[in-house]
Parts: sequence; C-alpha cells; structure tokens
Amino acid sequence: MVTMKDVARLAGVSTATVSRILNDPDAGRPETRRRVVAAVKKLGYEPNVSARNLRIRRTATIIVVLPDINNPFFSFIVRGIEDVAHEQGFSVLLCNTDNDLERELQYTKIIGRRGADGAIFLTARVSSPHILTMAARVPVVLACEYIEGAVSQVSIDNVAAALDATRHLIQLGHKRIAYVNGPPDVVLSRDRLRGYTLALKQAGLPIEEELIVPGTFYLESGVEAARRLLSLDDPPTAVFCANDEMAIGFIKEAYAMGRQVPDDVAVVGFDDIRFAAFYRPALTTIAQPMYEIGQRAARLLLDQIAGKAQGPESIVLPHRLVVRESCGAGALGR
Amino acid sequence: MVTMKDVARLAGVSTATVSRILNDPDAGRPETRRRVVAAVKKLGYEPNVSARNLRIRRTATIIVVLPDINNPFFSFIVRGIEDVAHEQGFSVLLCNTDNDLERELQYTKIIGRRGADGAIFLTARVSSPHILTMAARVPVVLACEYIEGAVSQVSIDNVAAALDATRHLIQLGHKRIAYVNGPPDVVLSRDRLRGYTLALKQAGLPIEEELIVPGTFYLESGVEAARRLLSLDDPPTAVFCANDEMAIGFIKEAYAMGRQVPDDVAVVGFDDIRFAAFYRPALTTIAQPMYEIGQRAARLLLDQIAGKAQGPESIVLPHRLVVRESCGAGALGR
DNA sequence: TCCCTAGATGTAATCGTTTTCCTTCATCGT
DNA sequence: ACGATGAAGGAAAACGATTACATCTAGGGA
Repeated sequence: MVTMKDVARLAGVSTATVSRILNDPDAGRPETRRRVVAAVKKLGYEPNVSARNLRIRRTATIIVVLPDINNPFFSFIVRGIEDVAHEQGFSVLLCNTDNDLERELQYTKIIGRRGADGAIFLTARVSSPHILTMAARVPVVLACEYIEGAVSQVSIDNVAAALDATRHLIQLGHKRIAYVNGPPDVVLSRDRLRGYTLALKQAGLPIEEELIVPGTFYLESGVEAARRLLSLDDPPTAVFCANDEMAIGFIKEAYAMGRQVPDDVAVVGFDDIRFAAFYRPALTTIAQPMYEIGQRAARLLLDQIAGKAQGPESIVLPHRLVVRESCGAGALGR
Repeated sequence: MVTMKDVARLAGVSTATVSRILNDPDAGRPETRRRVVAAVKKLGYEPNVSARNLRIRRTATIIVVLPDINNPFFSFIVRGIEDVAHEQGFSVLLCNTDNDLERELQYTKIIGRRGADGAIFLTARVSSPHILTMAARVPVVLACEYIEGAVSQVSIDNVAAALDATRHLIQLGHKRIAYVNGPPDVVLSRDRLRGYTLALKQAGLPIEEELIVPGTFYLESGVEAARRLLSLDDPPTAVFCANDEMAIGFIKEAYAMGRQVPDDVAVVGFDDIRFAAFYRPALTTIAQPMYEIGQRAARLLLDQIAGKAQGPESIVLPHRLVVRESCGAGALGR
C-alpha cells in the first residue's frame, strides 16, 4: 500500500508538508504543491481513513438505527438522511434492528467504540433512560419518535395528525369508526390512538373497545384487522389505520370479503408512502414529510457533531391530510 | 476517554496482556483474566475501532452501492446483505447513487482509502472496465447485475425469466403483447427485453416497435407507458412490465383511462415486491429471491474478504412465475 | 546594512491498538 | 536434581496519518 511517506519521498518533502498540502487548500508554495500533487497522482495515493480517524478522533460516519429498511416509510427517511450526510462528506451505517433490543444495543456500541460520530434513531423501543444517558455523552437525534428529555428530535405532531384523520371521517358522516393501531409500545402508536379517541370524544361519539385493534405496521396485520373488524355483528363503516401499509392490507382483505371501499367501509391511512397514491382506491392519508424529516434529523446531528449546536432542539414539521379515494369524499369513489 | 492503557494500569498488567485477554478467549491465566475483565468493567472500557482498524488493516465494514434505497426491490436485497453482515460482525455503509456516476465514484473511493473491506454493487451503470479493475484489487461482488469478467456475482437468469413471463401471456392467448422496459443502459433491462422478444419469436409473433416502450423502473413511468400504449389505434391486450412498480403504475393509469385489468389488458410484472400480492388486482409477476440474493452476495463478499474464496464465483438463483390476478389466468380476475 | 517577522518546511510526538520478540517461570521427564 | 519445554506476560515496534514545536528562509522597514 502506498502511504504518505512514499508521496513525501517522491516529492522530496516531509510527510508533514504532504499532509498540509492535502488538507489545507492554501498551504505551501505553488512549486511545492505542484510536486506533491504530482507525486500523489503518480503513485495513486489515497489517504488511509483509519489512520486519519485515529488521529483526528472523528470518523465522518453516523449510524442510523431503525427497525427495518425494507419499509417504505423508513427507507424514505433514510434517503433524506443519507443525502445530506453525503453532501457533508459523511457516511451512513445502516442498522436494522427488527425491534430487537439486543440487536439495537449491539449497534449502539459502535458509537462507544468511536466507530461513528453520532446516531439517529428512527425507532423507539430503546428504553428512554438508555437513550438519554447516551445522548448526554454523544450526539444523538431522534426522528419520528420522541421522548421527554434532553435529546434533539424531529417529528410531526402525531396526536394532531390522527385527530385530523379521524375528524375527516366524522365529517363524512361516519359514526362507527375503527382504529388499527401500531405496536402498543411505540410512542407513535400511542399518540395516534390518542388523536383518534380525542376526535371521537370531541364529536360526542362513544369509544368502543372492539373497534380498536392492534397491529404491527405491516401489510399482514391490516389483513388481520379487516377479518376481525368486518366480521363484527355491527361492523365499522370507516377505519383509520395507523399506517398506509396496514390500510392497504385492510382494503385488500375487505375486497376479499366482498366489501367495497369506500362504499361499504371508508379507509384512511397514515404516512403517504409512495404507493399510497397508486393504490386502488387511491389512499386518503396523512402525509408527513419523510424525506424532510430525514434531512432535518441529519442536519441536527451534523451540527451537533460539528459543535455548532446550542442545546437540544425539537423540530415539529407540518403534516397534511391528503384526500383521495379511499375515504369516499368527493365523487371520486370506487 | 478510557484507553487500554488505563485498563492495563488498573489491572496491573501490560497493554499487550489486556489486548490478548480481550481478543483471545483462551489466553492468560484465570486470575489475570479476572483482573482484566474487572478493570474493563469498572472503567467501562470500549476498544477504539479506529486504532484497531489501523493496526489490523481491516474495518469490518462493507459498502453497498445502489441507485436508491427507497425502492422496495433494493431495500429487500439490502436487508439480506445487512443481516448476514451483522451476523458476522460487519457493518454496512449505505451508498445511494441515483445512478449518478459521479456519486458512485465518490463512494467507491471509500474502499481505496481503506474505509471498507469490500463492496457490493447493486447497480450497473458503472462502466464494466471500472468495476473490473476494482475487483482485481479489492473484494467486490455484483448482485442482480452482472458483467463479463472476473467478478463474483449473484443474480437470476433474467432472459429466461422474461421469457417465462411473456410466454405465460402468450399461452393465455394474447397476440399483441407490449413490453415496458427499464433504463436501456442497464443490463437487466436489456436481458428482459431479450427474453420478451425471444418468446414472441418462438411463438411466431411479430415484434412491433410501437409495443416496446422505455421506462425508468419507477411508478410514474408505468403511468406514462399506459397512456402511450392504451391510446394506440390498436392497443395491446397484454403488457409485460420490467418491474412491479411500473406494472402498478400502468394498472393505475389503465383504470384511470377506463380500462379493466385483466379484462381489457392483462399485466405481468417483475420482482414480486411485497406490495405485489396486495395490489388490486394482485400482480402476476416473476418472483426473484431478493432477500436471498442479498444474503448470498454478502456471503460471497465476506468469504472473499476472509480470504477463503477460490476465484470469482457466479451464482444464478431460481426465479418463479407467480400467477395471481392481473394476468387474467384462472377465474380469479378482479 | 541589519534586524524582525511571517511563511514554509522539517522533526518528532501522538492517536490507541496489535503483535513480534523476549524474558521469566513453572512443569515434566529422566 | 536438572535441562528441556511451553505458557504467560512485558517492552517496544509497528499501523499511517496529523500537528505542536523548532528551524530556516526571504522580504520589508529603519
């Protein structure tokens, strides 16, 4: 392997000079610079990042911890993160946890070992105290999720968003509105549930246990929810699903059971993933700026790493109800 | 920061001993081991990976270069890669290129700088010579894509798969079968095109230019293809799309134009992404084992890195035609 | 002309491990 | 009882960069 020493020898200077020329754009005399650059090119020299990282105590790498990249919601956020990271010369380590705490902790060690300069968590299964102690020592940002305490975070107002979604169904005249929840130990799920119940309360509608079913955020659990809800004696006329995947699973199964959407049952999703607009019927859903969430989270983290952040910052981005076909508003139905 | 030196001092041994105890499970006397382990725990010592990487000339990191993680096809493969990498203690650096050669080359530098031990390319825009010279120096594996030459690769037989898909439509009695292609400079697209034309030829059907339209592999280009193909004077009765996303876009637009799928036009996709089975109509498609492709690619690469690989290996995994509703086979339709 | 200063460059320490030699010491066979 | 053997552990040299400090040079002001 060709090292800086080789370059220095060929250029007839010391390694210190080579290092300076390479890192500081206006160091060295033109003549020296010319020689060094020529030597670098001739030898095909590439600086060794491990050596560099060791010395400067930085890695220009961040880790992103999430349940599953194979989920369009997360992958879009990750895209936002990676784009700004790359822009600023940082690399992104991908860490899929499948919500396995064990695996999450393993990944987390990377930071303690100085294998990364900071972390973005898109998941929330980590117990809050754990995250908090971590955030006290190294740069950490939470995206989508949030917890009480001194951590930078970026998300939308999930309670308000769920409220909007449910209210929309109420305004369309529905009285029996079901809710398909996400995993109960995720803050997101709880918030959306709160928004849902709040909307019902405000409208003076009863909250019925049998209309609130648990889910996993995956397609399959939408199917399951449909089986359960649509075989009720008095089935709901509308359903609010905590994410688009479950909404799609729900609709698919509803048709399999001979019901029409939105005619027999109206459906509203959450997230506005790329496929939402292309489903049949096109999904009415809460759009959240996933790409931007990723971007903002990355910027927050990189600022923290660069030391130009004054205390933890919480960003709440706007959400938006996107009315399409699945809710039955307008004459668009079918 | 607490270093190995601190541990050594507290345990009353040298750093050499600490290193040995920590890395070699049966080094040191039990008593010494006890003392070292205790010191490590007491100080909360974590080894510094930069220092370690520098010394052992390894990073336990691989990079995955792909066009866009926000694409279910790739994200599933990446999941497979990451799972086996993690299993073996490796980390995965995510590199989205958006098919931008410039960006691809930037990422590629990471390897030359010893920031990673190897690379998996899920993309094929890089000119083959470039990949080949790279593969000659460092461990490289191609997944999905393939090129002629000495590189390990894992993929399916795209020509055969496209042949199967097209043949299926022919067997259903279709005579005017269109093809929505991927980007023309991607080997995948070309192979699938070849399978398509081969099937037509074998069946004695004419190959008509107007029935072959270009696409981008994205949803939107499926829409565009539908507009174009379905406004033809003599529109096709069946369409084979080079991936599921375009198939979904196509179907969506077909309905928007008042056509029924599969009644007015049959559709077959490619990939069998997670959403395929849940679309309405459920997509008939070519299933390829994406997760396994990722796993195999990762294993190939890790073996190469570990030095236990004898020359480049090419793996061709089986594909499978999955008949659902969108092709109109069976009485399942709609 | 001489001194001072600023910029360029070199020397060597440093970052935190791993690993190669050594030295020491206990054990074992004879 | 004694040398051979091997295990255990220490000292110090890597690994390949960055950087504090020292040295040298040229140019400017008095």
